[in-house]
Amino acid sequence: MFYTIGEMARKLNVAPSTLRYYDKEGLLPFVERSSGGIRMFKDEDMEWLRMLGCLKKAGMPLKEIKSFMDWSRQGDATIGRRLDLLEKQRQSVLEQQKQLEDTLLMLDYKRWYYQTAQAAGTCAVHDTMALDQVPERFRPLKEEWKAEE
Amino acid sequence: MFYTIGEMARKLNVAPSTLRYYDKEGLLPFVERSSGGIRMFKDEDMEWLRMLGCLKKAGMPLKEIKSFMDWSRQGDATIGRRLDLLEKQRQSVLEQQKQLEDTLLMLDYKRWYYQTAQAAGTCAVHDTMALDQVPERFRPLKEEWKAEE
DNA sequence: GCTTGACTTGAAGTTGACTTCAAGTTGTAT
DNA sequence: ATACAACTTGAAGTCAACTTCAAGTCAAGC
Repeated sequence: MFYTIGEMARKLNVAPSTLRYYDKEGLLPFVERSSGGIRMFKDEDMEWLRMLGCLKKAGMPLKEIKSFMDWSRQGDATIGRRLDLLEKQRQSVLEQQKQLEDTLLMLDYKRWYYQTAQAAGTCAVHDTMALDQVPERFRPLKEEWKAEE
Repeated sequence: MFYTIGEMARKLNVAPSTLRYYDKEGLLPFVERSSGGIRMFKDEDMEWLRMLGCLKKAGMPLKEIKSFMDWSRQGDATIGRRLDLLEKQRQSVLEQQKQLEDTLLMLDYKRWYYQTAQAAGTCAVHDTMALDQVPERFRPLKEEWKAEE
């Protein structure tokens, strides 16, 4: 079963021009062509594209993804390098998760801040608020901020 | 206590030019100037900058951060809009967390794939491998892929 | 055979987020 | 008073990741 670039793009929820761009950059060495030069995507190409999407969403630059693709074509001798890249990216994902945790706490604090301000009708309530009126989970946050100043 | 742009940049681990760029874009409406025109950052500016950094790392575009800054200057009437933006960003963070979870599972699967390939000396081991040889946690992943094809 | 929509390419344009540069100013230390 | 590092600005340059455009080709239906 074959798909044109338009069909594949619809499946993946990206623009066809994006897939052409990836192809030009050497990220899709696996796509075959019809005798007339039209790209023919196969079902098994999906796994590569899925991985590509995953790595991209995890913030890996296209250049590094290309390295991975290049190494894959070069065969078993490059397995070690591929593993290294995956390991590096795993580390990056763990760091991003930690970062998002921090951001979520900050957002929740700010949401609490504005919810109470909204209830009071003004942000000024926070000027006169004692620390023990701040929900416990947000207190470490404020302490941390003080330490950095 | 005041800080120059260079001192503040060092504290935040960014280039001074970045802070100037943010200022030009209207993201730092709170910075004061000396009589000679030099930016003077205050300790309390840190909280804004910290929030800015957090929102940026959570993928919020500078334009939206600017909206938030604009609304903050406009006073209590905009509390609702600020809450909406925070809520939206919270949602975005939750989605990103889910995305990173998926990516991590994929990375772990691929790492397992290449680790076993490395042990065998070739990727070909996976051609002859039965599904029950794949660690349990990765099986849903392979099933999911089949469904999408 | 012809139309039509989807494909092809290379080149140029866009966007977001900075960075670099040139020319000039500020402020601290001697 | 002068030197000098660090600041100021506007303008231009850079980079990644696309998108758009123009001119042409392919292939499925009538």
